[in-house]
Amino acid sequence: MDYLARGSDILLPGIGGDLSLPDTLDCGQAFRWREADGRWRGFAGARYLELSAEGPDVVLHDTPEETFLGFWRDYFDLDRDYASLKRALCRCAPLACAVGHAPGIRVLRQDPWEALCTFIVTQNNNVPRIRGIVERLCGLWGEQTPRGAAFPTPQALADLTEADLAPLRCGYRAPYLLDCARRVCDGRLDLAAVAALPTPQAREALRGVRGVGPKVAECALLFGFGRTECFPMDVWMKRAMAQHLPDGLPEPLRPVAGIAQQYLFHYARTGKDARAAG
DNA sequence: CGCCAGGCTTCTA
DNA sequence: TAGAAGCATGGC
Repeated sequence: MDYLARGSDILLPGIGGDLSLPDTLDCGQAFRWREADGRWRGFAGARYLELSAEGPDVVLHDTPEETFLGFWRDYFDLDRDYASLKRALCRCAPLACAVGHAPGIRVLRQDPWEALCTFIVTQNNNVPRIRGIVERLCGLWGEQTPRGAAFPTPQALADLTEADLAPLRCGYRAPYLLDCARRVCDGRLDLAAVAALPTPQAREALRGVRGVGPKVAECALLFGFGRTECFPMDVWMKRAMAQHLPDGLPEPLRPVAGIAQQYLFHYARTGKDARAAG
């Protein structure tokens, strides 16, 4: 990983081709990033960050080197060789289309608790509304800072009631979020322990939470636990797979299936033949 | 307005 | 064990 400190900023020289801010921060894997005047602002957990692109470089503004190395480096998975990874994906023609559509996507390594809650909210829901719900969740129960609200802790949600969650307007998912928070708080779901489990057992553990089925568990594992072999299949992915990869992914790509999935998901939702198909 | 959305739980046969 | 109904809410 190549970086340099420039004043109070961190510069990632020449990374643009493998880290596009709109591709990565607005492709439906994280819901708390917003762009205004060329600058992306958002939270990961309780950490605030502003980023911008300068030609082929990406700048992390006002970021101590220690914070960069200790947190954002992992969040953006900067030690993964995306150039090489994408070359492997593109040997499969249908994937080459998806990668070509948004080659700057990276799969973020998000916080397990935040990812689990967020993807509980996503079930049978649409991306614009998910954004609103997640934002209200933070505004109502996250720690408030001058820059915005952090993602709520499990403790902040565990003692609430369904009635308390009414202003969140998340519908029938409210009891799911409460069950999740309560399980994490009282130790029935130990996320640190889950992180150490082999994927099949981790999957089973997450599915103990009400409202966490195969799809949500797969998303939590991919986006929150860095399990790149996990492959969430939502309605968009089912369409994309039927159309482009009816025989499934080539076997050698299975360890990074989840990353391939994110290119395909974004392509299915925003690609050219996406709206033509209706 | 009607269909659908990064699905899941529950009911039914 | 498989298949369908019911579910809150709102984007389009």
